Amino acid sequence: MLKRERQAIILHKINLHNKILSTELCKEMGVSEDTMRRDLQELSDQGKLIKVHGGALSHSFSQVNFMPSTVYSQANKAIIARKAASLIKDGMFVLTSGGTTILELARALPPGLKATFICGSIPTVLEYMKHPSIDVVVIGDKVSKNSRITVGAEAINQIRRIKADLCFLGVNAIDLQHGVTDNDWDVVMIKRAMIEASQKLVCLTIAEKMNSFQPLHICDLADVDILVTELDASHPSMQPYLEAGIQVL
Amino acid sequence: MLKRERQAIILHKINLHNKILSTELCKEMGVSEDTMRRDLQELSDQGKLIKVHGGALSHSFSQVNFMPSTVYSQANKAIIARKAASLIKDGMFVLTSGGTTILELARALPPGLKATFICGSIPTVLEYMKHPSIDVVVIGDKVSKNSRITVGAEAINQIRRIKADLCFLGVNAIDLQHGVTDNDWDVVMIKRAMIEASQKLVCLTIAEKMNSFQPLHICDLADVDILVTELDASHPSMQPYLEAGIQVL
DNA sequence: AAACTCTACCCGCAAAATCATGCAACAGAA
DNA sequence: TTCTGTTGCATGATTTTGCGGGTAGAGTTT
Repeated sequence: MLKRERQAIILHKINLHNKILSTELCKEMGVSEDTMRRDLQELSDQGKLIKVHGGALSHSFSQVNFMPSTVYSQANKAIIARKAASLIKDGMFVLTSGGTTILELARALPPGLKATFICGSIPTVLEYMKHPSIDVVVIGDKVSKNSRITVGAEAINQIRRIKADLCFLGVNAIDLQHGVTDNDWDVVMIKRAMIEASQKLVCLTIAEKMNSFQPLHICDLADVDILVTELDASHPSMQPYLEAGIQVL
Repeated sequence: MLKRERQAIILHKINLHNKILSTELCKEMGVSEDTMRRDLQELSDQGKLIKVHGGALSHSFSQVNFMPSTVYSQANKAIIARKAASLIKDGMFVLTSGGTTILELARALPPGLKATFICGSIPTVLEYMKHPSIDVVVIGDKVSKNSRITVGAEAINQIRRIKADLCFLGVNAIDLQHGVTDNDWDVVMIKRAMIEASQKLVCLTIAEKMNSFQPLHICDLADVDILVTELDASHPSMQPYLEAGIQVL
């Protein structure tokens, strides 16, 4: 295995898990501990990670004081992301919205995946770009500073010209009566266009947001094909959604 | 086996596997290691792949090394950015390319500025978004992992529909004979479209890149309205450009 | 708290692989 | 022919890697 390749893999792992143990790494890559230590030392010198006794930490992990962007309920969102990532197969075209849950999805993509992701969220695009083998397509238009996604007629036009296999939406509110709802007009328009442009709709949300609703309607429950939360499909609160014909992951 | 043929095969393999070992390659193709090294070196110079000790990596793979904290010649780029920022007035529409120099420009914008920035570079858009009062428009299309800007026909179409006041290009090479040149086909097409779509062209470059050229032509020197480097207009090396009718900042 | 153990760390070394360079041979085109 | 571009080889330099020996840290036991 090439040195640079190893270091790239290390960085990918660091970005994914926020920490790594050198012992695990050298087993995994089949090199001596010295080599691994040297790799970590080099990456640390370059400021790409922070070396500690026995392994290394992600830079963002220790800078948590500077970046107040502590994602709410991140552990749950990581679970959701892993489950959702398993739906994506090689060669697929995937439309995704923005939001912290989708951002976790972008981090959880398996390294070998070869798919095309289409997205209007700038932070998410940036995360996709860290992946070694996927293609990224940006939806262009004016950026909404509120939600940090591109919004407007041009964006919707671009989405309309797409026919994707999957659409992943991070949803802010979903309930049996109102379906999927949100509170930002521009974002709702974009999400509706994305649903129209995809064959299957996958909704991602933490369980806390279930059974709540907001003023603007995105789509009915019947339009949702798959629902992904941190809970198991057997959990009682998922029962009504299963009965509504939705696949629960 | 022909040289071109070999290199085409190498590129194909790189795109397929994201990495190759030089030893494997020269066995497979029946050439000496020197020849293989030279091939890889050439492809690396063309930016088609990244050569590392023992083989080569796909550009996307090694790109995991995201956002290098060490920008080459950053101090000079900050000087350039300050000078360039003074050209932008309230209400203007500004097209910008990507690159680290433009990124510095995005950081150097005065806080009160009210203008609209149109851009296809993801890191730069992110930087623009930190500004309190400017509007940001993203040019959408497939993301080139090489340059981290959106490239392609769709992007060029979107640019064509714009008529901006200013166009800021970070240029990689400029000289008296060849004008502005670069080495990435997709990027060149985007930059040409941007120049067409703007009333004034401002080129930003560190002095080190002046009086050099690359294979692909972007525009003639006569098309450049303003040239910004870290040097003063009175510096002797700027003299030829002044004589060519370019305003030097 | 002191002693002990275990792991991880640092340092220098040497072997192997890989690289850069200059040079000569060779083939094809003008 | 003459020129240009390509290839292989020899040489010495550089990089990478694993190993041994000594040291430092962290946790545990006494």
